Amino acid sequence: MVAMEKKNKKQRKRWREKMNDDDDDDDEKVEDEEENEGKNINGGERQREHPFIVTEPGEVARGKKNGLDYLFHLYEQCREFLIRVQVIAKDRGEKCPTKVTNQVFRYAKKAGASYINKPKMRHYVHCYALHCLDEDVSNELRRVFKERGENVGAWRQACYKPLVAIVTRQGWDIDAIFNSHPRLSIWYVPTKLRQLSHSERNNAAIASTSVGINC
Amino acid sequence: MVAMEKKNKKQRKRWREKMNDDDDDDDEKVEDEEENEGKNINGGERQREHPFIVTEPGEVARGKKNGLDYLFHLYEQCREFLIRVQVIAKDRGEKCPTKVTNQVFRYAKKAGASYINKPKMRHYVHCYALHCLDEDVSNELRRVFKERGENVGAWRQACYKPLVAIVTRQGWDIDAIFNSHPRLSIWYVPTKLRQLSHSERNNAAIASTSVGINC
DNA sequence: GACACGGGCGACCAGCGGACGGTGAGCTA
DNA sequence: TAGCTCACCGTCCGCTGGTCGCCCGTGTC
Repeated sequence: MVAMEKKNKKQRKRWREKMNDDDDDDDEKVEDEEENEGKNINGGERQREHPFIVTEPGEVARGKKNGLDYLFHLYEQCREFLIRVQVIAKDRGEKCPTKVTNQVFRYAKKAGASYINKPKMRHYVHCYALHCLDEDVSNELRRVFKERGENVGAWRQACYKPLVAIVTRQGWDIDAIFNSHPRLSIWYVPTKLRQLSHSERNNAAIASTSVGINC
Repeated sequence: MVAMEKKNKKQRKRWREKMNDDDDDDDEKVEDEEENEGKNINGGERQREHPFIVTEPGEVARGKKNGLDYLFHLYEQCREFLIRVQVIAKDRGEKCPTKVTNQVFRYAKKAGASYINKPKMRHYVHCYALHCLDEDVSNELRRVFKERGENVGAWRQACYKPLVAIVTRQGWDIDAIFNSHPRLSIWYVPTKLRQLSHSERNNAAIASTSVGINC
């Protein structure tokens, strides 16, 4: 219990430093720089990260929670890990990944970023996509959902709608939208987002057909 | 034995028709259009294709052999199958392959092109690459190896050298070379070619270092 | 007909992208 | 402190990309 407290204080400290420090990655081997008590020295199993809560832009989560700026920062960190993996691969003349693959997650973990893992990152990709594609809309959604006291799951679900609206406006080609954005292009398009975009296209097609018939 | 004869006559006929017919793909369900004798009606197992021999450009292989123009044509057919798979995927709102994947090979087989298979196509990718990137050099190599009476294996091996020379001239980035060529970009870079390109880069680096020291 | 050569492609493998839901952290009363 | 909510991430799964070498078609004598 006490060990846990310390671990997570360290975690948030790292995050705040990052915000001030202008974002350069120096977090390999930073483990166990403070106290080494309890089951923290890899004696027990890894502690899970604090859950996310809906925060407004710029707001730091209080208590045993993490905020959404921190969530999005994780995506930027993954991008940096990918770039490093790419440099190594090119240097060795090996296949060079263009996406955040298992290999990148493995590299991140070895580099000490044990708080990054595949299921988590994949879970929130579409939320990050909205943040990338229309930060204003994303920010507004966060404010509204925070005010309403909604939980993270509800906010996550709600991210789909404005995203599909964007996709619709641009011709329903979600892959093209991801690929043409420099920070988004390294992430696989989530299946559900692809499906929603596609059924929205079908809806539009049917609607326009009906209009055609009616006129 | 007799069944085999007929089957392969049909095979070559298809290929010749293709050359005249200006290349449009109408070969789904062309199976069993002539005789239906023997074990050919899917009674037995699939017959393997005739082996390739080294032929000069334009030369049709004689006897129970296939020529290299036919080999390269197989790559064009795969490209057409990929394009069809892409159209279907886009239409259904599914992930859209950019490369010739297992899915494309499966589609080709279902469409009746049972003579296309993954190990074969992967085996000769670098030969096709040379054909795409410098047809003159490729043609000359074929003529020389035919004249010398070399077998296909020897010709295949020999394709690496001029290819690595091209890669070297363009900065050792084999992925960039493949990706920037419209017909080559759909093929995965063969591991061996990547390794050869990389060690050639290292050789060049060492050489230039030595020169630096000596001067 | 028998034999040797050589290459076509069936079948395998490590690891991939993708998904789910049981723990167990965390909050409230 | 007990109870109960909910989301983190260990772990699984259908396949993928990549490869090897067996089997047998083929030419020769």
